[in-house]
Parts: sequence; structure tokens; C-alpha cells
Amino acid sequence: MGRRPCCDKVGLKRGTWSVEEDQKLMNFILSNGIKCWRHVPKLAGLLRCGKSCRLRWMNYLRPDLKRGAFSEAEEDHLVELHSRLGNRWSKIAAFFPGRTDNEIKNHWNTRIKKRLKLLGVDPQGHEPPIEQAETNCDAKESTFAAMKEVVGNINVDQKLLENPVSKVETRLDHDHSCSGHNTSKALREDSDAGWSTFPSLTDLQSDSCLSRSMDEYVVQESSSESYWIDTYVDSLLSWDGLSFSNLE
DNA sequence: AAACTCCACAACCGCAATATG
DNA sequence: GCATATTGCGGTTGTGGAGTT
Repeated sequence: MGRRPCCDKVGLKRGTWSVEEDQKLMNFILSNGIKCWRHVPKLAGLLRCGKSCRLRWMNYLRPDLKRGAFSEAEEDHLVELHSRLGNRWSKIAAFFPGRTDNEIKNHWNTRIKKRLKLLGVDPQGHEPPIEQAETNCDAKESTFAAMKEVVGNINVDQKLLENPVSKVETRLDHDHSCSGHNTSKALREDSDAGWSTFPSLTDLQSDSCLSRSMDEYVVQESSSESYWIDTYVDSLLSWDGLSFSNLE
């Protein structure tokens, strides 16, 4: 038994949207709002399936969309977020008001991924070149120790071990054991945990960021605190202290 | 100028998650 | 609790324009 199609595709138009179709969809949604995507094409007089209408609206017609090239700061931020969130484009897109997950995914796949490969960095695991990883590891150990001291007596490893229900993965053990630089799994289970105040890679390069109160970035839960320390250290050491754009 | 290649972006597909009855 | 409908997501493919031969 095959899967039921999302809609009856017989007689439906596919492919690139025409200006007329865009106008119909735009007018309909602006005057009626979105209640049920399945009914939208019929009510708007379109020979498209609801799914197609939704996609067109979300990725192209929405009035709040910010179009145009990505700035260097946005690219830095994207690399930073991808290192933590992996290919969770919708989560990443949430950090870029006006950008769509599709747009971000395309940008990553067509540009950033290539450039990272050229630099010898694994775009999935964000592994730096081997020699760089080794250098980073030593620096990371000492920076991590310093960060711990600044933040206070947070017994990070112990807390994570004592808290098996913590949503944050116990990255500290393996991430600080010179085994690599994989940050992509870090937020698999905790991607929404209030990272809007986390500094971007660009921010991290500025003194103003480093001089901010530590409390500003430390979030409620103890596990989050430990997570913050780790990602902060990661960020400080990422790319050997250079921004993505500088590496070009 | 035509043919070809490359690239960026738009759109589609299938699956998973969530909502609804 | 289950079945079905709907929505959302991520991977992949298709398309059209720009650049090159």
C-alpha cells in the first residue's frame, strides 16, 4: 500500500510560479489570512497544491522577508550556529529574522560549505585541519580553565554527570580531550534554550563583548552554564581566532 | 552566435511531528 | 488510544541565468 499523496496532483500546475499566481496568493492571504493551507489554492483560484502555496508564501512572498546577500556578520553567525545546531535549518533561521530556512540552507550548501572545504574544514563536523586542531586543543584547555575560574566554582563535569536528565549533552568530556572539535551535536536536544544573547563570532572578536558581564550570557540552569562555558571557549578558539570572512 | 558548463536559487518530495475528531 | 489530516522540516532535484569555450 503506497503512501497517500499530500494532495490530488491531477491537473495541478507545478514548477516556477508566475506573477499572476503570486499576486493571487498574496492577495488572498493578505485579505483572508492563513487558516488551512489545503483550502488556500481553491479559495485563491490557484491550480496548486496547498503545500506548494505554503512554500511559496514562506520562502518568497512573505512581506517580512529580508532579501539580498548575506553580510559577513551573518555568515559568521551562520557558521557559528551551524557548528552548534547542525543541519537544523529552521532552528538556525530563527536567529535570522527575515531569512528563511530554505535560503539559509541554500546559502550554506552553495557557498559556505564549499569555502569551508577549501579551507580544509569539515563542514559537517566543523573539524579544523589536523595541525590546527592540535594547536587549538592546548589553547582550549588553558582557556577553558581560565573561563571556569572567571565564572566561579562550577563543577561542570560533575554536574553533568550528576544530572542524567539534563538536556545538554555531556560534551565537556570528549570535547576537551583533544579528540577533535565537533560542536555540531551540542544543541541537538536544547536548541531553543535562549541563545539570543549569545555573542556571534564577530562579537567575540571585539573587546566590548569580552568586557561584558559574564552574568549576561550565563543562563538559568546549571547545565546551561556549563554549556555556555564550553561553547564560549569553542567560539573563542574557533577558526584559530579568525572570523570566517577573514579566512577567505 | 551557438553550445556548453557552472552556479544559485526555487521548488518538490518524502518523512516526521503535531493536531483533530 | 487510534486513525486520519495537516503542517513543518530537511534532503534533493530542477530551472534559468551568467560565464566560458
